[in-house]
Amino acid sequence: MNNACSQHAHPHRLVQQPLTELTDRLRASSRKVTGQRQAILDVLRRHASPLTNRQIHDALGKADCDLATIYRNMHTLTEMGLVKRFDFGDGSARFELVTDESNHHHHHLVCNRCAIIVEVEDCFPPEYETELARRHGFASVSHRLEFFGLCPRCQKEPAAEPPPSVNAAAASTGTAPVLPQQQKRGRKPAKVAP
Amino acid sequence: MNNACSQHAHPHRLVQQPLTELTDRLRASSRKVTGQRQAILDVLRRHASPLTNRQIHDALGKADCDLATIYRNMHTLTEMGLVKRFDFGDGSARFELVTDESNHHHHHLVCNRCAIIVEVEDCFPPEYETELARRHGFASVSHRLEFFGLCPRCQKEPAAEPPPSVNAAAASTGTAPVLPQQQKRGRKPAKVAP
DNA sequence: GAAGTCCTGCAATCGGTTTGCAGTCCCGTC
DNA sequence: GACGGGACTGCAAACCGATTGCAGGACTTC
Repeated sequence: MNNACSQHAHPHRLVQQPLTELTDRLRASSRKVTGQRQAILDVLRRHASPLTNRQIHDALGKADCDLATIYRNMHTLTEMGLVKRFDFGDGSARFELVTDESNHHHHHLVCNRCAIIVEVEDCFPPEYETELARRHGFASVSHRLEFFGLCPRCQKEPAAEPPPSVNAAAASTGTAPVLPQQQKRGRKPAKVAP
Repeated sequence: MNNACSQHAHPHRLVQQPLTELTDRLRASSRKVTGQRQAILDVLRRHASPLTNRQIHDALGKADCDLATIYRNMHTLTEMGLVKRFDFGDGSARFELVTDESNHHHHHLVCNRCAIIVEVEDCFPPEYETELARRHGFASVSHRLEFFGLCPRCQKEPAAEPPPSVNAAAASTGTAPVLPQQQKRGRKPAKVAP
């Protein structure tokens, strides 16, 4: 989904937080500043929209860092609050660097075809959530909200072969669209008789 | 996650659509009304809040229907519009029967600990989505919105050992909470030396 | 520079989901 | 009521994202 998307101009604002500040925050938590961690943070710093673990892995050049290490680090960084986790319902978690500018509450508008991601500032008023919590007796209420649609570029293109997509399809919580599934899974071609 | 939740009174309204109507809709689409399909629809009809494939499988008594068949059927039923798919971000899809009453736009409020699910009627005004689409040039914009929090019962219980949970945690899209992960995965206990 | 701790790479493994294949069942037709 | 074709099912093998035990390696602190 990254390739199709990389053609577009990036609507997300660029995140340019000094790497040293990030590593300082690591050290302050008695975490070690390893090469892999710096590389991961650097990738996130250069990409303003959320990336999957695999995308980070690819961006690193595959040889530089084991996928398991990325998974572990994203977990750690999320816990530390350096990174924010998002879920577009396609089965892969996505991560975005938390910076001074990006630390505010925001959501995403995702193209169902090319998976381009636009950051969305607006949200319903917080009183609504408070009222919801009160009405049902719930505490610590938060929400997940993402928008899905067809971006301007994809609207112009023929609806033929569907390009790699974020496949918000699989998600379809609330009123999300239900689109075809991603890559093939399951068994290999055939079973050879003895 | 189901057991912990089953103790609670069910806040979802009961869905009591005649099974014949559902099977008629199947036949109308030149689909066959198999025993398995009827059983699945019956389970969904008796449970008003969204169920995972595994929960449906368990509710059927395991012997009655293969898990793969349930997956296939949920796909078919979703495509046919008999069933609606939801995603609470814990890695399992959930399905709810689409009935005359439940066909309206709605969302869910999910307890992060016991996974009880409360149906939420309200949503932001549709003009907001239209305006969002216009502003970014997107078409066919829809959204996924789910709320997470701590239900009244769980607020009273000691915060000790976390019971089986929907783990909305793993989700944390937008501003959702980031909680501990679910069951253990990965390698088995140990590797025996030769 | 040494020691302790944290981290990484590797590979196994898990849960959720999909699918090829062959046998079975449903349903329209005669 | 029997028949036949197509839809469906069960089984088992994968696939995918994600997690983790283990042993060796890299950071930090002293």
